[in-house]
This record gives sequence, structure tokens and C-alpha cells, in this order.
Amino acid sequence: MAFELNILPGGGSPIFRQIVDQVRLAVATGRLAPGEALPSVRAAAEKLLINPNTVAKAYGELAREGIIEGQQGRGMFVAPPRQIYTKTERVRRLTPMADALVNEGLSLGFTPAEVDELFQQRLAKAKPPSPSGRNTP
Amino acid sequence: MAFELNILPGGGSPIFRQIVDQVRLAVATGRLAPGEALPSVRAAAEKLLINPNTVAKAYGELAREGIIEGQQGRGMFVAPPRQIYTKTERVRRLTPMADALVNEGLSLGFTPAEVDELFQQRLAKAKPPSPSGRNTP
Amino acid sequence: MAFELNILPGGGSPIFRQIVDQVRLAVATGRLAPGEALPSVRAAAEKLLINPNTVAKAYGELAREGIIEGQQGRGMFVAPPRQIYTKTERVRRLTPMADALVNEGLSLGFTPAEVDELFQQRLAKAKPPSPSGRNTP
Amino acid sequence: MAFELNILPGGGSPIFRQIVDQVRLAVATGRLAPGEALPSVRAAAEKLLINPNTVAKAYGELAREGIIEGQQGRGMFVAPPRQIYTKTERVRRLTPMADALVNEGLSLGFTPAEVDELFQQRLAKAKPPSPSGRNTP
DNA sequence: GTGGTCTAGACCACG
DNA sequence: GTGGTCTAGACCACC
Repeated sequence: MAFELNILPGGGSPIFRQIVDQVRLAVATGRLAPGEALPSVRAAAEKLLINPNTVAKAYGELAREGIIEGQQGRGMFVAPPRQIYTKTERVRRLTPMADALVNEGLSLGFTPAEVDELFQQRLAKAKPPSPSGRNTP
Repeated sequence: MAFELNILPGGGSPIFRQIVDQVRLAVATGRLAPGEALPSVRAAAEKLLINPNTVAKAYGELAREGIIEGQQGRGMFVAPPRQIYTKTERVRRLTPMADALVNEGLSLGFTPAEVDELFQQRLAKAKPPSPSGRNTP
Repeated sequence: MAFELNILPGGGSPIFRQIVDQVRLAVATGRLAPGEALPSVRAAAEKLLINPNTVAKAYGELAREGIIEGQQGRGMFVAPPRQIYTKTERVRRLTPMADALVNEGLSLGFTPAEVDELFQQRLAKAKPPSPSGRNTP
Repeated sequence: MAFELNILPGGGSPIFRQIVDQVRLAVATGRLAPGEALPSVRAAAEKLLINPNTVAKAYGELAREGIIEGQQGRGMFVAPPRQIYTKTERVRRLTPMADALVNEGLSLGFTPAEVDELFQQRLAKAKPPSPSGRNTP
């Protein structure tokens, strides 16, 4: 069972970002294991009906983050887990997303407790599937 | 004590969005009560050193959402509370943001417990100001 | 005196990489101070006689590394110094370049002492100009 | 004990370049003496699990540089030492690599002393094997 | 005016 | 076959 990419063409976020997020999540949860191959740029572009450059941009970003590696002429592969960012930087990247969730939740009329409840549900959903992700290095 | 807007120019999100979010949150938590006046477009633009068009765009979006109302020639005022979205719709809007937070956190190498900890911190920060907002209508 | 970019069109490395390296060096040595503006994408593209996309790609990479930041609609600016990579990651990135230098030096017929001498000269040349670079945060 | 090639497939540099560099370094440090035979194209390709074309390309480049010579039907052999480039030319070739190392090191946030330390480590690693290479002609 | 995204199509290096 | 680079030209969001 090979890994498959999906996009929502008209969607909220840019296509290349949807691809990046999808691969990052798959790797983080172990659904894509180190060493596993990703669809080739051309193959993915054909399947998703988008331009190969868009896929290449997504793959390039993932490679720069150390999530995947290219092997000359053979394709892109999931890299072994590696912690590249400092704790400070990782917090700096995650904090605005937490703030956005809190802000949007309260603005929609939820109580803090309700926002927390919804968050706990989604957190629990993502936790179990991976006994060997890159979560706790 | 009048309501004051603040922005971080070098930024994560567009300025007009920062204003929208700030007002929405202030209204949701009761820090801005129904009937209260917002700073005029010109005053806000001067104070924040930004283009008046940017403030006007933010106010326009808030007005379209029914959060604030313009009274001809007198300025913008907080509208009476009105629950626009059903519970289901509100959950549908918030869930993807929770998922994004969890996704990004795990991808950065945080454990679920660490993501939760950071979220709790940011949630606590937004909670205290109002015991009687429009949270539970 | 504004900052100016230069490229060698037929050169060894890709154009976008030349731009990235040039800006990174200027920032590291303090020749570009935090808060200072970079040439706009379009202006740089015109001056260098290259495609705007090429400049944009270089700026994008610099932004992802935290070297520069974009301010909505105003351009790109040098970001305040920030250490984003772990020590391990920084060593991992620099080591192959040191190996390449040693390898090439010895292959060219230099003695290790001669390679060292040349390296010391170039290191000394880059050191003095900046009393306030991002060298020792 | 015959000379052995090694490659790191998942890599920083192209495989054919890894082979070229490895042979050049071995010859420069005397680990491969003039007249000594290299593994045949076919043997090397089998051992390294790579395409024979890749080995042939590497050997071709080494032959063009005068490092090795092919003897019809008998294989490739290390050529007698020959200094191709003048001192000036050799310095001209090595300097940009030293500059790149210094540039990258400082940009990553290392102090000059730290860059020097890492360089000394890598230099020491390549030095010992040969007291009588073609280093000082 | 600014940068960001996407498409189309070309050429190159590598295996 | 693979990915990497560059060009050309379009449209959008933001200020």
C-alpha cells in the first residue's frame, strides 16, 4: 500500500502547503516510515492535476526541513528522524497556531472549557496510530 | 478606559486580520460591551501608523460578520450579541485549526503532552479578563 | 548607501543560491543590519537582468531560515538575530564543507599545513569588519 | 590490501563525484601509489550497487585530469605524479571554497574560533595515512 | 507599490 | 527515468 497525496483544489491553503502538511503529518505519525519513497514529482503532478513545479516546491521545502531527502535520480525518500530546530524556535513556530485556535474558538462563542474539550479530542485522535513516529526522540 | 488596538507590524498575519481578530476576541470575552464605540478609522490609523484603508477593511469585515455596526457619521459600535452559527457549524470551523495545531506540534518533534502544555498556557492567557462575555448564549 | 546584489550569470552555482549566500554573508558580517530593507523582488530582478521568480525563490529561502522577514506589502527586511538550528544540525551542515575544502586542497597537491594557512587567511579576513554581527549570540 | 571505494548513497554529493574525490584524495595522500590498479568498472559497480555508467563517468573525469590512465583492455591505473596547475592557479581554485566555509559557518551562528575548531578536526582526520604522498612537489 | 502562488514549458545533471 | 533551475506571464492579497 503506497502513500497517496490528496488535495482540495479550491481550498483554503495553497496547494504546495497542503502537500507539505500532508507529508509532515504522515511522517510524524509514522504512516510514512523512514526510507519509504514518495510519489515522483511528475507522477504526483499528474495524479493531482497540478503543475510539476508545485509538487517540486513542496518537496523542496520538506527537504530543507530535513523531513525527506532526495537520492540522485532515484526520487525522494523519508529521512531518518532528526531534531533540527532549537526548543526556542519550535515554541516560536507553534505558539501562533495555539493563539489562533484560542482566539477563533472564543470569537465563535465557545467557552475556554469547550475549546479545550475540542482540542483534547483532536489531540487524542492523532496520538495512538504511531508507536514509532518521530514524536519522542 | 477606552478600548485600544495593538498590532505587531513585522508579521505573522496581515495587519487587517490582526485588527479583526483583536476586536472579535474583545467582544467575545466582554472586554468590549454592546453599544461601546470603537476608535475611528482615522484615529486608529494614526495611532498604529498604518494606512486608513487597512483599518477600514478590518471594520468592514467585522460589520459583515455582524460583530459591529456603523452609525452614519458617528462611527462604529459593538452590535448586540447575536449567535450566527449553529453549534455544528462552529465545531466544523474550529476543528481544522485544532488539527493543524496538533499536526504541526507533532511534526516539530513535540510530544502530545508538550503540545497540550503549550496550548493550556495560551488558553489561560486569554481567559481571565471577562466573567460575562457572549460565551454561553 | 543601500545594499546591492551582484551575480556572475555563467557562474558555478545557481543564481538564486548566489543571492542567498550574498545576503547571508552580509547579515552575518553586519554589513546588513537588522531592520534594514532589501531590494524589492522586482527591482533586484531588473538590475540583475533575471526573472523575478528567481529573486523571490532566494528571498523565500532566506525567510524560511529566519534571516529576513517580509512585512506585508512593504518589502523584505533583515530580521533580528535568532538561533534556529540545534548545535548538532549546525555542525551537520558545516562539516561537509570543511571536508570538501580539505579534500580539494590535498588533491590539488597542497600539504595540510598549506591548506590550514590559506584557511586561516580567509578566516581572518572575514572576522574584523563586524563588531555587532550575529556571530556570538 | 587492495584499494576499496565507498559511497554514501543518500547524499550530499553525486555518486560519481564521491568516487572522483575519493580516488583523488587517495592518490594525493599516497594511499594509492602510481602504477597501482583501480577496481574495474564492472567490479566497482557491483560492489557499490550502482550503475556501471556512473563508475565509468567518474573514471573518465579522473583520466581527463591526468590522475589515472587506462591501459587498453587491462583496466585503469594510477598515473605517475604530475603537477598540472601552478601555485597561483591552485590557490585561485581553493580560495572560494575556504571563503564558502567561513561564510556558511558565520551565517550559522558559529564564532570564528568554532569554525576553526571544526576545520582543524576535519583536517586532522585526513592527514595521517601517508607521510610520503605527492604533497610537496 | 509589495511579495506569494500557480501554470507552462525549457534545459540540465544524475543514474 | 529522477529532481533542480530558470524563464515568461498570469492572478491574488496586502498596504
